[in-house]
Amino acid sequence: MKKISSRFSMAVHILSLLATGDGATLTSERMAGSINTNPVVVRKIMGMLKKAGFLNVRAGTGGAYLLKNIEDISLLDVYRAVEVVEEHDLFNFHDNPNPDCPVGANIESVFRSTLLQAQNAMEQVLADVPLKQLVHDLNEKISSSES
Amino acid sequence: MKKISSRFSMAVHILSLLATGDGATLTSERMAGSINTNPVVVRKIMGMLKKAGFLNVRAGTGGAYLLKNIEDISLLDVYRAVEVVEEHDLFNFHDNPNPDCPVGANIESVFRSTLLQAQNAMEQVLADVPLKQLVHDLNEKISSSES
DNA sequence: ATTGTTGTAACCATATTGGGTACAACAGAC
DNA sequence: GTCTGTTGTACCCAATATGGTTACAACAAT
Repeated sequence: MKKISSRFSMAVHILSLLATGDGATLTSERMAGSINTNPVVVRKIMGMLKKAGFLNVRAGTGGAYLLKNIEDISLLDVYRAVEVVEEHDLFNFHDNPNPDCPVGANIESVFRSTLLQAQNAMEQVLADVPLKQLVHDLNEKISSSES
Repeated sequence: MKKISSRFSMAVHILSLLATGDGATLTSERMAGSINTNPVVVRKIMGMLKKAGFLNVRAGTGGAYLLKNIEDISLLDVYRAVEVVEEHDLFNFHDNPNPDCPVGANIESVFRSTLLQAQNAMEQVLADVPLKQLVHDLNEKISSSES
């Protein structure tokens, strides 16, 4: 099946770069180098993150910087900013089951509540992890792998 | 983004039909009528459910019947039978982040564990709902809407 | 033998994805 | 004011997955 777009992981990657970066200007070019993709892809994703109010991009001169504290951004926030998942639409439900069949007429409402629970459980895990924690773990890993 | 295939909801629909059906033979044609899709789509999905050991289909003569008790089939079982989701691959991770960049080199291992938790939380909800419960709710809804 | 059904293969239109080119708008350096 | 490097978009692309559809051989029961 199709998976959840890697835009999400790329967005987290971008934000992590900004959070761990020294002052050096991080252009879309440089970020693309770390992510291993095209600069335009980075710019597109940054556009979404900008719209969400997480960062700002210096037009013309280049470079991006965070607007919010990384403890105030959860992974769910990033997920939401970057995915075009309508609030309760992780699962596709088949269209127009036959209303003249008892099962067809009622299965959707019965099944949907379970699907919602499943989706919510997933999102709750993301909501519980602030970017700060991920960056912390990342830094730990980085220093341990440097030594 | 892409959603989880409606094959899943169709599969649940099929199994619900078998569970609630009177003895009448349920051909792919009839099921397709309830689901509102093409008989071939139903047959394809039934093929997967058959492979998973949930049901059997009478070749030639037609019709399908359950092989397992509906309390022994969880929604996760159905999900697994019908989706081609590799065990821990709900989320796509961008390929080959740059190993020469500290962030690029380490973000995957750090981020993946969270993604796994999120996916597991979702699947756990599905695992906790046996088909029997869904069919029970369905029957309740049906009789209440009949009155 | 006839009939109705299943299991597959083949094909299609559609949508989404990540990637890529091109270029105008822009801001700073000089 | 000009030059330079960057961003923001608008397009376009190939690859992939989806659900649907046609077609037909295999099959089981009458």
